[in-house]
Amino acid sequence: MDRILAETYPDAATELDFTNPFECLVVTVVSAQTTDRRVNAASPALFAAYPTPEAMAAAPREHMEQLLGPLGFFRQKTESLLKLSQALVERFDGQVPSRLEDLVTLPGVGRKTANVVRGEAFGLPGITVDTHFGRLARRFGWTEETDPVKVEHAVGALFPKRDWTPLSQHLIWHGRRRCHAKKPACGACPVARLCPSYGTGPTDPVEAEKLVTTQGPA
DNA sequence: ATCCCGAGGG
DNA sequence: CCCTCTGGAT
Repeated sequence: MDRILAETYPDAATELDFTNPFECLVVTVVSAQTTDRRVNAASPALFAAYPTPEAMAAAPREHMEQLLGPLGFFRQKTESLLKLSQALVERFDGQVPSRLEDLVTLPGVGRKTANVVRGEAFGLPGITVDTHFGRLARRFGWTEETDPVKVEHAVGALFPKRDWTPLSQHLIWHGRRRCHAKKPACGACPVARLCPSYGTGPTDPVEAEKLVTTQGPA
């Protein structure tokens, strides 16, 4: 299953732009309910003004809200980034921690964000159970759990650690491109013959192909 | 209308 | 468990 998805999506990785763990953390926090393209449009100005946790911790709230305005949830995201960078400075010597237990103590950082940072910024194994991963894990019959932590544990038991990060990337890409929540493109799915949920969406190839998105939605 | 790789609070 | 926070794209 994962092998086929890996061949289908050889470039699977986050499409968020960043150059270091701090930037990775920031863009991931800010990307909630927002397309990657919007985040990438806003992040250069953000990092030009506030390149480090020290700088961001001292940022005027007004300016941050202005920079994050187009991303949605801008007040909460501003609050998160302010508190988050303060916490990095005060508790982690200005360095982004790589341990999951540490990452989730940061304001605005939940388990999903923590695992993204581990996988994308540090190259450490992490199962990123976002909305796509959970939906696909259930459609594939790997688990029936809906609680992300339970899904994470169930899937973690099925795959070796070295597969966790790529598996997450493949599932998320597949979820964004074909295996959509509403109308999955079953007729254009590379793992259709292995999928117990085949038929959830249109199986006609022509009809299904219309539903395939080439990059992240929008 | 519905969706975007959520997190925190009640 | 539910609710809220938010704007842009399709």
